[in-house]
Amino acid sequence: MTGLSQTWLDKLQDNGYRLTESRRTVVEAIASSSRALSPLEVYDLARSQHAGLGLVTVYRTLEKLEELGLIQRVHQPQGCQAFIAAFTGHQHLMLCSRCGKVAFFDGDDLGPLFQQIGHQTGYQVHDHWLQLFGLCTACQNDLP
Amino acid sequence: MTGLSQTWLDKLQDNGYRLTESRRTVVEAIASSSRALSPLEVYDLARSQHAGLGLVTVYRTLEKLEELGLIQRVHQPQGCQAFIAAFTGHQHLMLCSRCGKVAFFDGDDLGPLFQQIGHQTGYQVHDHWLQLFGLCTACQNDLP
DNA sequence: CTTTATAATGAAAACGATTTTCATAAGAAA
DNA sequence: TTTCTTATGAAAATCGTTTTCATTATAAAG
Repeated sequence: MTGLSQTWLDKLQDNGYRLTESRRTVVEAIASSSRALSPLEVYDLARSQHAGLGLVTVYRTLEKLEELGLIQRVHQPQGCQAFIAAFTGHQHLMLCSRCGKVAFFDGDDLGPLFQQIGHQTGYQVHDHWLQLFGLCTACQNDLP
Repeated sequence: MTGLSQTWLDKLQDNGYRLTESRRTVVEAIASSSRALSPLEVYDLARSQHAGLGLVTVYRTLEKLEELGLIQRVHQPQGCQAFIAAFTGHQHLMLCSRCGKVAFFDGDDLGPLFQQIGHQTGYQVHDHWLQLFGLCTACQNDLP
């Protein structure tokens, strides 16, 4: 059990949701992953800990975790159904295009730049999506 | 018929695809739109020009246009199934969050910045996704 | 440690979007 | 024209996701 899992479980409880075996295993699966997982991947991983888990419950738990801002949806060329832990503040993702490993970085200094682009196009910018793709250290060295 | 439509039709033909009434209307619908359209929206728009058009053909035509790099998928909070014309070079999208109108801007100067972020995270960056959201000029003035 | 109210569960069914199948129609080359 | 082949649309199949509903489990009260 990671510290992150405990934080999420506490948050769920603070918001009036009950702690169940199913939720614990779903939370643990995502909180301990360094790459984005689809609902089906979460289901498969979590079921190794709790065989009776249903896919429906995975969807319902993901919904609540997203609602509480604990996880975020990751957009990728192959699809946009995968989720990963959402870290604090306005962070951006750097994804490994080989193994999927995610690193976070913040774009504090990007705001003014985007405002300026907005100015040029005549738009009033209020949000931005930025994601980088590349090879992580391990994959640069062709490790498994 | 816009000039853009003609270019796309030529490109389809150059790649061995036949020009049909159905393809012409689908191409025209997307090429003349200033906002991203879902397959169903394309279907509805195009059917006003060619009543017999089938939704299946819309999907198949979108597939070919995307394969030829003439259109691109647009990722939005509500979903990621919408398409819009893909302009030349490495351009980014600026979307109006009220009316959906899209403006393009290029991020020539962003490359070095992203390389640097990659450096910090240990990743070797080879691609990036950037999208801005805001209000277009008309929507800032609350026009319909 | 019960009892109790209510939220959460999983199986099955429903759903909506997308893809496949297939017989027919249309494009383009000869 | 004729002929070959691609493209079409209707229907069926498929996939991911959501809803329904009877049952189970959590957590609060006694």
